[in-house]
Amino acid sequence: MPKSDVTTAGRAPTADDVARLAGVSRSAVSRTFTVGASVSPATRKKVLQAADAIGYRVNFLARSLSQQRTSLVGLVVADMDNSFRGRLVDHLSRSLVKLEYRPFLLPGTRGDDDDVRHITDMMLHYKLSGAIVTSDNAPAEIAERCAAHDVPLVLVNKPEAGGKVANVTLDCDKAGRLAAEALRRAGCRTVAFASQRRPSHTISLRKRAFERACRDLGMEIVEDFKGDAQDYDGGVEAAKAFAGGHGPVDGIYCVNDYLALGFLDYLRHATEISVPGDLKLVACDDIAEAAWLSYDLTTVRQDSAVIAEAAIAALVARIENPGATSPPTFIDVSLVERGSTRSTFNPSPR
Amino acid sequence: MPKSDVTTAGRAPTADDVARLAGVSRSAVSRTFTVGASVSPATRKKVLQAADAIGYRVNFLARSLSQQRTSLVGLVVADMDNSFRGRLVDHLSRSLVKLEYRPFLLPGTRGDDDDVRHITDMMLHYKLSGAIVTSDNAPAEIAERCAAHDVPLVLVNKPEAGGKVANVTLDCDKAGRLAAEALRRAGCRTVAFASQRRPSHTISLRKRAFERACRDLGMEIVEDFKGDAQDYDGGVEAAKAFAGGHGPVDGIYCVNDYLALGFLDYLRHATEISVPGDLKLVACDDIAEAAWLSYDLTTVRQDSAVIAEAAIAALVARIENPGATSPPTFIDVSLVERGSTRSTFNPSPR
DNA sequence: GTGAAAGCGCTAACAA
DNA sequence: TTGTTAGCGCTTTCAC
Repeated sequence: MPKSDVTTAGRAPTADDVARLAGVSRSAVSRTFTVGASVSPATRKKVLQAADAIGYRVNFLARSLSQQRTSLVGLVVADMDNSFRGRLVDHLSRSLVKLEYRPFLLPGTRGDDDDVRHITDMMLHYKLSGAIVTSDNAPAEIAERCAAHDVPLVLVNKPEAGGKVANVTLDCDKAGRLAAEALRRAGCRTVAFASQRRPSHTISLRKRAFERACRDLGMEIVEDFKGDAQDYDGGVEAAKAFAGGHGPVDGIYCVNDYLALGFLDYLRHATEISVPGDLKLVACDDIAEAAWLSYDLTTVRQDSAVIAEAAIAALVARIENPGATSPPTFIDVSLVERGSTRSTFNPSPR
Repeated sequence: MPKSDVTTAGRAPTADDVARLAGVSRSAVSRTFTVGASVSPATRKKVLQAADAIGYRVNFLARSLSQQRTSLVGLVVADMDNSFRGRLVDHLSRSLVKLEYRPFLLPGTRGDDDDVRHITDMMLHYKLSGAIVTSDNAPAEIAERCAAHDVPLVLVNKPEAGGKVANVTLDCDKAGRLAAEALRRAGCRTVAFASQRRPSHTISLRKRAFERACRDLGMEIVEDFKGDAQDYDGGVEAAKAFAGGHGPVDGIYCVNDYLALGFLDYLRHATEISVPGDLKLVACDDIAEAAWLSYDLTTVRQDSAVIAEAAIAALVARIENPGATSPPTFIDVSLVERGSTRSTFNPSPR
């Protein structure tokens, strides 16, 4: 028996097909699939049955064109193999979907001008509703161009750009204070900082907050050991510099976990310096690896789920109220105390 | 001085605005921005100038609607904090962009039926050109539904689905052989396998290949130690089972690096069993952590850049030639020999 | 509540 | 090479 006299051979079924099969008008079909539109239960039922029969799905591209707005949200992201960023993108994309937004990936590649141009061009070509920048080392020009074209933008952990775009960053001050307090509690008197060589606004904020807290607690802060980048290899490099010669440092704050893990590994495998025996160490982020048995790293935790929620809230606010200038959102942090700041009786067990 | 008599107050400039400003027809504008269309240099120049003056960008949504095809490619992905997957998504998205495709994120959440339905619905709603599934534990129904709706699909490292969709998987046989050979070279005679409890086609393929290679090399394979999932915690669990009691095993093949790292850590921190002293260990993937000083893990490397290229090649082939049934692509693997299979004179140094 | 008709921004077939 | 015209699939006034 023929299922219907409406055939959609080849092409995907359209609202027209549904309308014909259901014996109603195109508008009735449209209204059935529009939340809050007024359709009689009878019409609605006919439409839904017909739609189901031929497998109709609203064409969101056409809808966007007609409504003059998309639900596409750009995710500007680089270094996705960084597990912290991976988790953040995971949360962002899932939360966006929950709000009926669609995550549109805008991979940052080299970070140069062409790249920025390409990313912002895509935002305009696809009429994105907004975008979220997830890497602190993304070029600042993105913010300017988005502001110039009225594309709502949120920067995560990249607080330098002015009030033209929204900002979501962790509470640097509290992070620095928690780190300093943890070191102080572990008995430290003379502490240091470890980060990357390339200057970054984020890093200097974190450092300054730490320094302030150290002073308040009566600790002396002596040096900034640096690696090339703020990753594992950078940590190894920073540890080399540390081992190469330093004053009587007994505590260190690493700008992030990856760097801390490299730092820890170098000390353990290439020097006699013991953590926490000779040196207490605290980092920032709390990636999964920090809790691994070999590391057991004390760290200031920033919850990527919370960050994601805040970033999306800020973005939605900007989308719904384009004029408003939003104040920066600060994400609360907490200390996760583990072995690397443990007090110890024999200073160098190994 | 007035820049032009064409105003685009509020709304984004359209081809019509450009046409009016340049004094040509809409088609001329369209052709100027269409590769391979015929426009005279003079017209082209006028159009480009006008477009530049008002900041025109082609509306890709409208173009897609008109051309009846999008350049959107879905990336079905879960567990992005897994650094191997992160790197893969990174490569995929960048390579797609290079080919003028746009990565559209389809986050897999819970993996249930609703999820599958939602993901495949989005493919249809947005008329995606195709999609790539990057997680081996994605539900198989995705493949069926895509096949039913003629959405070109490529599965990465998930070889179970039949010929309806394209497959890109690492060369399991070679991986198993390389692992077995490495263990044999390191002096092993009695070996084991470590994986997760939940059955998976991928895992049984890897295991079977390993078993075959072991037999060929005259090694006995005795057991399969299992954790809950194939991640760090699963490795810890598997190592517990291993330490809890086993025959004279002197070599083990872990289904992936994360599991191996957990396995290694548990042995090191909770037992007297030394790697590589008492037990040689080889894994699969070669994530960044495998090279870290604390692990120095021998592993079978699968290059995510190569996988990404192959997946995209397979997808493009399917997009351009929808009828054809593509044979599975096997990705070559190589052994990265590090400390966990090192021969050692004193079997239990620590 | 319902249908007719106009329009979202673009491309493409056609005629000039 | 150019401009005219007719869609692409949908939403949304506007009468009824």
